[in-house]
Amino acid sequence: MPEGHSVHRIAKQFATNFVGHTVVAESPQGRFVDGAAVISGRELLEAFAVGKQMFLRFGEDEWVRIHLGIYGAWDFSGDILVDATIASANGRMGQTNQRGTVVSDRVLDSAGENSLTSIGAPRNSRVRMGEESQSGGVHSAHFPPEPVGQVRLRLMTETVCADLRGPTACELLTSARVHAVMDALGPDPQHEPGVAGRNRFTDRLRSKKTPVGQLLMDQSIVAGIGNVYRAEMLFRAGIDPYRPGTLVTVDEAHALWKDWVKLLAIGIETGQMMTMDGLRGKKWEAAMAHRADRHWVYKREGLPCRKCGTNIQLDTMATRKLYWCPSCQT
DNA sequence: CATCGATGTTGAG
DNA sequence: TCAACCTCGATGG
Repeated sequence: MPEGHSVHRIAKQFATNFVGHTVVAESPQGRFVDGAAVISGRELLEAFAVGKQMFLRFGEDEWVRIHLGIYGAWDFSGDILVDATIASANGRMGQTNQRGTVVSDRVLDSAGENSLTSIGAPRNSRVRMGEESQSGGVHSAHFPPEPVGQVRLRLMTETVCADLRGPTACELLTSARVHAVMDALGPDPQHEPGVAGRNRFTDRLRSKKTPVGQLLMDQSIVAGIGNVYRAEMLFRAGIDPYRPGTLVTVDEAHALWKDWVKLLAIGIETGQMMTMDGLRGKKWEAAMAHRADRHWVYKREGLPCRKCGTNIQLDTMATRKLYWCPSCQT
């Protein structure tokens, strides 16, 4: 479901609401009972994301690694404090919602009208409400709420509850194994800022004959890019997705990295994969409100290219859908 | 209301 | 190469 920006946003929510607090952990579903028992009652010391993975540190050797996969999600409920850096997009920073309001990361990443300020504003259609709140309004009867569905992991402080469902990975790891996982990942600009990440990306990308369209999706080349950002970045760069990595120039690789730095930052701040960031005024508003207006090529197969009018092409590349413009991308 | 497909990865064959 | 994971918004009847 998420690309890197979503996971960074979730990690920030944990940093704001859980780090420094004693956390009660449970596995209502039963598939993470042992892991939950180890961390329950301990203080969360650190929360951060690398690419699409989130790491929660409860001790020197007690970490939880979470990967949401294609349909995993976190639901937050209770007195959620919105991280200032991800609430800044519309100027209502640090707003606290009402106890009992349930907010999903799917909601946090959805259409424009559902940005982070929608927390505590249940009239926004996609704020997911707990069953108890169907009586209407933001005050719900119970905290924490009854777990809904298959909740793999529930983390709670005195005031905030986070439910994890449908993850690809949720496991307890030693420090050594955490570092092994992180070492296998390519650079993430948010985790490894500066030219070190750029150079590591450039070296890895240009060392492989694999089509660059596949390489951008390869988490060992660069961490956090998924199918949407892949397609959009290659269009923005004017690069044919089928071109071998070895034939991408150093300048092109540097430009791709620079673009990823920019798009990731926008994604983290706004919660949306806005890849037409040059827009101003009404066009920006329209793009923020409607996904169809937000991308150059993604999910636009058969439609005229926004730059040249050529029909956007849809192929399958390594099992994933690849959208691109055969005229603009060479 | 049933069905489909998805911003992803792993592991079996 | 492809099924499994096992959720939920979008879509169509």
